[in-house]
Amino acid sequence: MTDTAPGTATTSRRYGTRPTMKDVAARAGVGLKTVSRVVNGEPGVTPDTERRVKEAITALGFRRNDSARILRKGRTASIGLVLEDLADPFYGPLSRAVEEVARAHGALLINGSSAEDPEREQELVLALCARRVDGLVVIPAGRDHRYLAPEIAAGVATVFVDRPAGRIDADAVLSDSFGGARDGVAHLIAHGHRRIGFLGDQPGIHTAEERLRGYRTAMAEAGLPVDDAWVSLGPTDPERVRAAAIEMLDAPEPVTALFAGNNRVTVTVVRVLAGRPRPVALVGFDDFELADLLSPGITVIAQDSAQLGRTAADLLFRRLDGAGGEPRRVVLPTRLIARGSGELTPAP
Amino acid sequence: MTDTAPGTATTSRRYGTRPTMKDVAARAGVGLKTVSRVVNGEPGVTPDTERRVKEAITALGFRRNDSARILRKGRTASIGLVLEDLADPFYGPLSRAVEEVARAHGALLINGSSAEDPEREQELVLALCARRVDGLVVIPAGRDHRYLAPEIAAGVATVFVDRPAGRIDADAVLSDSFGGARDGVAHLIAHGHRRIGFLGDQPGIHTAEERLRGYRTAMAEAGLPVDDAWVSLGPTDPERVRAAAIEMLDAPEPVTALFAGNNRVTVTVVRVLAGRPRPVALVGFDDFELADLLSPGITVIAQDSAQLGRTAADLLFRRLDGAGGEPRRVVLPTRLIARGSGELTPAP
DNA sequence: CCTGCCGCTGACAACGTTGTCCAGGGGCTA
DNA sequence: TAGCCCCTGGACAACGTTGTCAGCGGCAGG
Repeated sequence: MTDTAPGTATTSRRYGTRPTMKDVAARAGVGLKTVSRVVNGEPGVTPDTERRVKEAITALGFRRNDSARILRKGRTASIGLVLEDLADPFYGPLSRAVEEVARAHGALLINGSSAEDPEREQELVLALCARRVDGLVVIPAGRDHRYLAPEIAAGVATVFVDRPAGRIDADAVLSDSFGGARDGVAHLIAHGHRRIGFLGDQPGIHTAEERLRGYRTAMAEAGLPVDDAWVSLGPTDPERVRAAAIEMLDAPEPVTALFAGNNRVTVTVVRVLAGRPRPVALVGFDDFELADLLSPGITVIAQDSAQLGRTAADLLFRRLDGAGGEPRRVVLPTRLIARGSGELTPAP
Repeated sequence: MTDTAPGTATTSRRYGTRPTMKDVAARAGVGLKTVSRVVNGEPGVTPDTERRVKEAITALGFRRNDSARILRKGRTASIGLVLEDLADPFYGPLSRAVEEVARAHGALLINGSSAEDPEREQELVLALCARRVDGLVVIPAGRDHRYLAPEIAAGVATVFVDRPAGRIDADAVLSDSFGGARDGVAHLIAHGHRRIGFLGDQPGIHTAEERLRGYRTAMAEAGLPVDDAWVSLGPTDPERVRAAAIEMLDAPEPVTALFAGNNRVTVTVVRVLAGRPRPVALVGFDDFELADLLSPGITVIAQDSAQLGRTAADLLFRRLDGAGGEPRRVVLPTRLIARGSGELTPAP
């Protein structure tokens, strides 16, 4: 309490009056630029002078002010990462991969969550642009990214991940949602299922729509009809998903298998099924930890989220290094991992 | 390819030649400061002038350069978060909580992973200080944070989370590792176990030592001896943990229960136990998703990592708002969640 | 009608760094 | 010994923004 008595009578800023290069120069008895040279390891400084400067730096506790440096140099050596939810395990490996690549290029990572709110996404992205990040990796929440066009034109390299940009043409790195879902549903069909439910994310989200398309395609390819009651799209909060699943399972002609559109849905469905006597087959999009230890193990369509992040960041830095050309769309394959839950056969 | 022909003959910077307030002022036919006023919503501008300025802003695609703003104002409105691994599910809710608080205070989050490497931690922290973040939330990897003393003295508010700072006195927000471990081990003892193994993180890590101390205390309170072979500390990679667990379980006098020192250890132990015929009791530190759906459900000592992050960030911003006083140490309680694996009784 | 005040606007300096350019001195060569 | 060159060091401007301050014009009151 005592050490923060407000209004000390000095005219100095009450806080953060840090030493500058000027102070270091004065103390070392050299010119400003000489300090700059030492700090940046530039050549052309006598060992003796260098020593004096370094002593002054330690004595004063000097630390270069990167804001000034950035202002002068134009590049911030930082990239922005906008994702949906920092706490979603799907984004953990992705973030880390982006960070690794950024680190390898000497860049820091500024990130934030959009919470699936397009407005918040835009707000965040523009704040990052105001910070003059060199580039952006965005997992889009909104469907219209025209607001980014001037930024991209001004040189902010931008790569979209997991979902493509809306209404602008931009680099994107995606998983093969369509193919993955088709494979998963085909897998269920191959094990004898004819009535298969699809529980997905909100319509309007690209991955949700692609996965639904994969489901419909697999069903059509097998010549199976799709009852409207078997498809449920919407928010992935447990309550809604639980209700939707139960409705399909308790219908007069119940589904015998479920396809879950993403990891959160899968987990909720697992909880629902755990409470029911009759086994129901399940395939989920996205792998998750411990999926193999449940009984039965959960069969999933795995996407490599770290690879997604790495690919996106690599592409970003290639752009920053001057790689030109048309916006690219990279689609990474998915992989079906059979663990038991997808191999259950329908009750006779 | 064609649009990046190098060396265009103009003298302009090849990239990022963004319009400035000066450009906007020229286009709108007003002074520089007037533009600044409009951009920052300051009063004292005629509606008509404001309209002209806003038109010029949209026409030119102007976006304020926050680097210059930061340089001028001294505050960056950003905080740094240094954690061990962005991909560890334990840190997801923590990061998100920190981000939420930061957002509520209008600050951005810059973060990075130390990968448990003290050198990398220091490098990252100092880079953040060079960026002049207003504050730092650090999950320390190293044991000596004296390098931070000048920064803290210079006004960088710093809060340590999960583990305290080493060799400096600083704010810290911790979970009750000692009490949690003692409770967990006592729980096993209460269910009849006498030979209990402890699988922990590296010695030197504060939480690892506190949890071990909790284990020893619980054993001592029950008057039980502790065989050296029952305690294994070290890196938490699955191979080492697996080997250590198997050694304890296959000893001539095998342990009948295990206490796992953190979530990664717990998961590895679950995998080990899944392959063995005889049931072994298990209590793990940290809760994790699906712990309840395994059979048996995994009994855990839960710590609220979101609360940890929220508390730390709140404390940080209180410091930034001028709250003084001695460095504080906040310890949050843990909670034992019984799910079955801790309630198994030893084979007769 | 004159004076004084207020509301709006703009000129200017400063934030801390880096790039450019020039000066001075010492060593080497002719 | 003189001249030249290179090596080291420093003065200065510029990056884009904001805070300070002063000027200008209009309006109200005396």
